[in-house]
Amino acid sequence: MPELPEVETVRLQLKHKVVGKTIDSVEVFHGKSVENNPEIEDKLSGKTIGDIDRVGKLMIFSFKKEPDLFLLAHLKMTGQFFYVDMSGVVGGGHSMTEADMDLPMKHTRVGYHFTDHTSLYFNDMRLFGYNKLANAEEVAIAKKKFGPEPIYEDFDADWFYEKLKKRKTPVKAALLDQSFIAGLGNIYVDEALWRAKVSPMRRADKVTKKEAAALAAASGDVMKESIAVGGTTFQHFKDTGGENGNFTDYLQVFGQQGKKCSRCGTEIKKTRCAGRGTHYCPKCQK
DNA sequence: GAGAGTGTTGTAAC
DNA sequence: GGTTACAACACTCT
Repeated sequence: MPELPEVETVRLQLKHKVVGKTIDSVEVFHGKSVENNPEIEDKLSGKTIGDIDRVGKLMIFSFKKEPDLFLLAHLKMTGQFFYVDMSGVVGGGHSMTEADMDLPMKHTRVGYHFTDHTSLYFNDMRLFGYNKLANAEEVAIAKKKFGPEPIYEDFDADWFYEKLKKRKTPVKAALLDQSFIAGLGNIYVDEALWRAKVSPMRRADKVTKKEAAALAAASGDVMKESIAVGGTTFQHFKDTGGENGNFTDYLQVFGQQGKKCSRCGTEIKKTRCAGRGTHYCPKCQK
């Protein structure tokens, strides 16, 4: 479910809620979510969360006075973090009723209980995501697998263009490759391509320098704008307080098949490209 | 009820 | 190395 803006939304919220808190106990409801590594309970009990970092869609928790201990959390398709205190789920100034949110629930996989009686729950219906322990070396290796992120000012559009020229796949497939550029998933790729007026099916090596610059800018913009409103909710995204993201209202092509392109009025089409459902305007994206 | 589709990514195979 | 197909899993929609 989540792409970079959703992961970033969760990271920022968690940073405010759990940094500085000490883990009292860890409850593993499903071994697969912690890579069948039961020692996570012993390793994390008594540790205080120092910071939460992120590379691409991977979250990295670090701990105070533990320079060689990290917790890597990947949400994959359906992972969610929910923060709870004794009076119920709290987030974004709203309090969820018990009927809305009763944790732990059916798809709760891991629970982190803090010494101040608050808890953080990891939910993951499809079990693709994980929470796993890592040392400093493993974190460094994991970080190396990600390309630069278009949301940063120093993203190099010229480098981006040169790299695209070496790829013969549809440009959409290249943009989804996290080792090339990190952060774009299926939703934002479609949105960025629409903004840059480039067809998802265009061969990457046929993208012009001007278009590459537009794509780089559009990729960064669409994700930054989404972060600003708390991410996109399609089916499975909720923030740490159980709230939906608001970017859904701004989607121009994703899930908009059958509707008219807001730019030229042509009907938005859905097809399959790079093995994924793909939405585009056949008229203004060339 | 059967079958297809779902926001991710690692792996195996060519 | 680049690319593609598929698997991991559980649920919803047709």
